[in-house]
Amino acid sequence: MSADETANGQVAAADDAPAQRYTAAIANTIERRWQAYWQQAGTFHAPNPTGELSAGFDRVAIRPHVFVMDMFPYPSGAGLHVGHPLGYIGTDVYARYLRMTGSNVLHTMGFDAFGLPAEQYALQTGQHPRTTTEANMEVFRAQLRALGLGHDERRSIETTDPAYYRWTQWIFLKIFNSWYDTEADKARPIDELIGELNAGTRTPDPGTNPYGSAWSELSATERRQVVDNHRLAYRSESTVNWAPGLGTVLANEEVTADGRSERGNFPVFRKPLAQWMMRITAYADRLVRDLELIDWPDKVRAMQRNWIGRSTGAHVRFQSGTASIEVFTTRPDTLFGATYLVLAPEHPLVTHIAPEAWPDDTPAVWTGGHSRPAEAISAYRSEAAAKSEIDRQADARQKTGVFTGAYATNPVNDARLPIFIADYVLMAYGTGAIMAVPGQDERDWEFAEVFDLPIVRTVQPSAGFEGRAYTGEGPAINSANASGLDINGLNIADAKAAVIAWLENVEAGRGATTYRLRDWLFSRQRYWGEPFPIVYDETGLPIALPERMLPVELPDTDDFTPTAYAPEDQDSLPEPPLGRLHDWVDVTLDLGEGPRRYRRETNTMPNWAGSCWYELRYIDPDDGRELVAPENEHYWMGPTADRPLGGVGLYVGGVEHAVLHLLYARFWHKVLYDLGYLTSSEPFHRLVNQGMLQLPAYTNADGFYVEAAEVEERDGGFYHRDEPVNQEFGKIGKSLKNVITPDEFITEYGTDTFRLFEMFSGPLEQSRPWDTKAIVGPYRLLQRIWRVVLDEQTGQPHVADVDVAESVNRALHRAIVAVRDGYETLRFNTSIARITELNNLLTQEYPHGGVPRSVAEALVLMLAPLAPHIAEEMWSRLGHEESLAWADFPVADPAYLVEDAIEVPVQVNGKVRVVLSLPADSNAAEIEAAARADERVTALLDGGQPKRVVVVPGRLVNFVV
RNA sequence: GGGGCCGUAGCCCAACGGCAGAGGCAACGGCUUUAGGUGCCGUCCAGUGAGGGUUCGAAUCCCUCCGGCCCCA
Repeated sequence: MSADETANGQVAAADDAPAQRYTAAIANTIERRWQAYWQQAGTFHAPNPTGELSAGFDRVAIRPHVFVMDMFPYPSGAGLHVGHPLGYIGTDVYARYLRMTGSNVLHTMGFDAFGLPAEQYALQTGQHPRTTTEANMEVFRAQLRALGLGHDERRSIETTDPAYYRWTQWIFLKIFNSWYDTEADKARPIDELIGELNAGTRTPDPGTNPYGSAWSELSATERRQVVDNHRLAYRSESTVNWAPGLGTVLANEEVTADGRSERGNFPVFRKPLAQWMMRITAYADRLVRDLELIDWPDKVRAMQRNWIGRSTGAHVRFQSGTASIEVFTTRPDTLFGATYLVLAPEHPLVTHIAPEAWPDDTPAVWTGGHSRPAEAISAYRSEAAAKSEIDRQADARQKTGVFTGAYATNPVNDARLPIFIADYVLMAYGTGAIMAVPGQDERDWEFAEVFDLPIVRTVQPSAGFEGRAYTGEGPAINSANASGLDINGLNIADAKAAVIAWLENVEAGRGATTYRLRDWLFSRQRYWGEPFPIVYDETGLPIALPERMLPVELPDTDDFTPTAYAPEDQDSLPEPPLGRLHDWVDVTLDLGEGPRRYRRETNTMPNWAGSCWYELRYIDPDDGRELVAPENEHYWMGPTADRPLGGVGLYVGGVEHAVLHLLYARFWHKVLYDLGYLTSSEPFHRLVNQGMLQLPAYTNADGFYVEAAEVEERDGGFYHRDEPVNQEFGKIGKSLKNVITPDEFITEYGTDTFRLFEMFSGPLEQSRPWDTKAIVGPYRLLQRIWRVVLDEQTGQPHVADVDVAESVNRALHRAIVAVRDGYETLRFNTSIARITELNNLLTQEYPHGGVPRSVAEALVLMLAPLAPHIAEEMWSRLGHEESLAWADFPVADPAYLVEDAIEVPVQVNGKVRVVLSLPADSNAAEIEAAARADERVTALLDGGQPKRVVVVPGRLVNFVV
């Protein structure tokens, strides 16, 4: 390849371009050279205060320090497309800028390589997941390196590396060996619980002791069970999402709203199975509360709040014969308006409460035409089971249901309330039962109309209200009983408190806070994940392996295929692939009682596990003794005045991780904080979501997408093999056939041009259409800067060691202020614009070279974070022997920022009429006097006195007449 | 149905209550060139999605509507 190749890779007519013009060929040459230099010199190594990576810390000890991070990628088989690097380049520009302004910057990158996507890809290609994952990581590493990212590569981690997942397992053990002390409002070691139970200073938490005897009377096995029921990681027989087509169970978060798997789009069935759970609900309150103290987009905080779904209200018990039905309501103040109950069709009490025959006074419309309650219930249940949850909610306008034949008693007024089953109540939500208050709830009103049920208003609607159910604020009415409860006239909040107090007093209910958030389903029946550091003895209860046995390595096998079933086969049961490795599963270990036989846990962890804590390992990747040395964690992540809960200084990634990854990571971080391993209580202080690039995609006359790469533009239209096609812009992906990789741009224009182009089209957070034709703009900019600094014929600097003209210095220092501001606020597009502006000025002032050296060097340094290779090359040719990565970023001299004279617009009634040139330091009186003295202004005022004069010194004058 | 974000020139975007334009793309013209391409110089272009309000003054703050995108149902 020669320098005569143009940016398009076409060979230009010989020798008409200068030998040292900045072309793709030159760019590629210097980029490879500088990338090699950085790696060999360890330019981006960030020293730690202590431990393995502490060499050179004394040189940076007095510097500020900041941790800048990207969401690490799955090394998928497809490699990077142009959308991925947007965030990676953004953090790199920011990190390089901070380094040049005097900070010790931790910036690195790793790989999230366990889990379903990697495994599905391996299955598709018929290879072992380790083989495909490692090959994919090699491709990613090469692509990332080609982007010129200033990573400390010593700190890179892979979640699939036993040296890494040893600590994932270690954290699991810590979580397993902890329980949540609700009084202390933190997690504590389980040994402390056992100690307090043995000492009699504590009794088991509610719901943890199914044996009906005191702790002291329980057998050893029973005690273990009670302790296990407290743990933050626990096994539970509960209803889970079983996807036969994937052969695994899934977390709620991995199931889409229409009841299919997010990965693979297979049907998901709800089924009771024994699984590992993480008690994230214990942290629900803190996860909501601490959102206030971290610097995240409001949108993401709102999404987390909604996901956690904290709601306050009361649990209320309704007696129905011998059965007690518990409902949750957020409106206990409306209890006098409850006129019926509704249970989910699957509610376990339904068959228990239903009588043999319909009561005598049962209206015909309640029976669904069936002669006995059992028939009606059975028919309605099979009808409901045939619908997915989404169908049930979509159909909820058409209220359906059937009477169970049973009645319950309203605790506040002893009213007799019929009990229905209806599919608008979901078993998975709350207690699976509601009290229906048609006067104050739309859905209940509709149901009451269909079944001709009574409606009682218990909140006075506002004047002029003509709707049906009234959900607004107002005084309570019709709400008093003979047993001391009278809330009439109270507002909703006071009425709620009064009802809750009364219910608690008569033991018919209690105030409660509920959450939409459920405990996190943590086990998967797949091969490609972290094994659990757990074995079972003859009791079938789990035993934690001691730390010295970590890591529990994933056994190698060719037989890793999950046992998948027909996607619709809901009677199938999960069978983990590890269960087939009998030599691995059945082991003899000495856990302190001499060698005994144990059976290993055969589930693996979900792919979220490795990404829940990787920021901590970046800090201390080689520490063999600790997860992270406390001194290092405190240095990089500890709380400061700006970051009251600590955490990474900047974390950039896609908004698609707003709930799952970010919630799980916060949860683990808080557990480790509670247990004293961390000084920060939040993992990520500042979060920024990078926008999505939308690339051109093309549809033909039949509406099908055609390969974007094969489309040509001519005669003002777009053609695919002579067929006219329509252009649109859409998310990058296989389905729109518009994938473009960074590699193509790098070959054709060079990395620096590509980096500039990615950063230039708009602010980092903003999604935008991305028209690749516009890349020539940044390409020309680099050519022009190159030409300002170097002679295109010789490649040598043609700057001059001369004094700088006042006007040029003013332009330079104004540019410094604006460029810095753009870098600091992540609005790199504005920094690029100001660099361009300055360079345009220089090409005009010095058309034949001879730019003052000080100005040229400042320009190069300002460009460096965005286009580091070309900047290093120019810096080097300007005679500097050291890399500019740690050079001082230009500082604006205030002397050049003040103007002697300023332009002051004079407005009349808000419209600019005249512009005056005045001394910059004029005060308000002087400005007004100058404006009044101007004859054009006098003419506009026409002799009259203005009603008002607004003078903003340095900005404008406005006469209001 | 609920919540959030965004509408500025043909296109991408600046303007952080004070003169609507920083920068780029495209288009057009000129120079360079046998020509195309590259490179260089220059020109053109909107009153801020619509309506109302607050203000001396609104792209910016508030309300309603329209359009687009995202999240939760």
